[in-house]
Amino acid sequence: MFALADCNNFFVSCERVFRPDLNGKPVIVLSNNDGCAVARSNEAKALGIKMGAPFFKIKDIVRKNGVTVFSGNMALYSDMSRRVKSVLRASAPAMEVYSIDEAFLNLEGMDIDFDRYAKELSARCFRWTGIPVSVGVAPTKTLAKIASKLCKQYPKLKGGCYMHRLQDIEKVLRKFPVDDVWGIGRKTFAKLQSMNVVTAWDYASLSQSQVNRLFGLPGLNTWKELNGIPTIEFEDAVRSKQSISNTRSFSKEITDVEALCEQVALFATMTAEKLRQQGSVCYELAVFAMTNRFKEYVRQSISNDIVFFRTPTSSTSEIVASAVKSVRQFFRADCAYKRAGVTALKIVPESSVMPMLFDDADAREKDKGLMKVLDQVNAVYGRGTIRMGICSDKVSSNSALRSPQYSTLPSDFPVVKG
DNA sequence: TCTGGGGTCCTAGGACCC
DNA sequence: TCTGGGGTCCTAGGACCC
Repeated sequence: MFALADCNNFFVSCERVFRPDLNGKPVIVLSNNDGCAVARSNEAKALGIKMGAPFFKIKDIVRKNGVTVFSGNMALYSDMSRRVKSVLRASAPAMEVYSIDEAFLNLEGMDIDFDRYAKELSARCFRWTGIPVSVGVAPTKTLAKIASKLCKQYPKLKGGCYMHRLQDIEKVLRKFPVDDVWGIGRKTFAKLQSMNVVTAWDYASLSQSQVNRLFGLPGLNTWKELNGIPTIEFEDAVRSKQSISNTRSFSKEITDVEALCEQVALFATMTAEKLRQQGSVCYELAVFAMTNRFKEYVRQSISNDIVFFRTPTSSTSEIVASAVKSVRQFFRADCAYKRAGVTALKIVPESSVMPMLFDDADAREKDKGLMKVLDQVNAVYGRGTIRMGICSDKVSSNSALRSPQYSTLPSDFPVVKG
């Protein structure tokens, strides 16, 4: 058996932990640069605010209904996620972190009342972290996902749903929209609609060969999982990232090459830090900057460059220098840049790297020591305390509606008055 | 005025080999 | 008129996820 624990309206729930006055009221959290609604309370969903809706398009609804709006506060959400995960980890033999607000649990070998287990786990998460969590238990990951969605739909399930008997699964799948199934996206759904496949049960009832022919291996895996055959691996260990990106939209378009370099240097810095965090180095760095794609009557441009390192690196100084060099090369004075970013590719473990014959090993060792100190200082005194001279101290993004870093920044800690 | 960010896997087709 | 057969590796683009 697998469990899927999924935090309800996660970013909104994080805000509500420190703002209980917002319970029962419409709340949304915006994406970077206050662009889109990426989390909505049930009340906000009921007002018709869609996932990913551009903020400027829903301002009327927001104003008329007194919706509380937050800029994204990833420091808070990451910390709350860590807390929920620690409760989950202690409640099962193995956990696979799937996203910031979801984790699978492997319940293999446990001989217990799973329905009670699911409900108790949900209650424990809420009691210990303040975050409402939906726990679905089923024989495959895909079915566990469906079970957890049922919890959100039916409050009487009290946050936990165990689904295993064939007749129960059939009953659920017959009512479950196929486009809500994990792995069925927009394109596949369009095809399915033309075939009159509407529910998860319809999909599970197609012939295996037809599914294989039309939807390939991913579609076949989903089909098997719906039919109770586990095909999606449970991954206990945390895998290193194969690519690491840092990209942002800017609050105002950038037309000055120095200003763009400062921003890209910051993205490069964040990328290098993430590489070192997972003990990796990269052979390639992709850098891009682009104009505002929504402005139809403006000159559009996407500038790209890829840098190759002969000896793979995670050094901030080396990665920043390369990224800035790329920007200076492709920068066009006749373009207004709205978005830019940096991606590390061809990532390998640092321990696997063979030294190059003509590489300056001494300089490399020295730089490694420098990075270690830099990481230690920034860990204690905050990101960006020590940084490259060219690197901006903050992203040029809108975030005026951001809540305090209640749980990670001492000066923002809530104060209990006696 | 205003439209997010960060990932993974699969597949078809090209390049290349003998 | 007519041009083999079998294999590997790499990559870009598509589809999907949260």
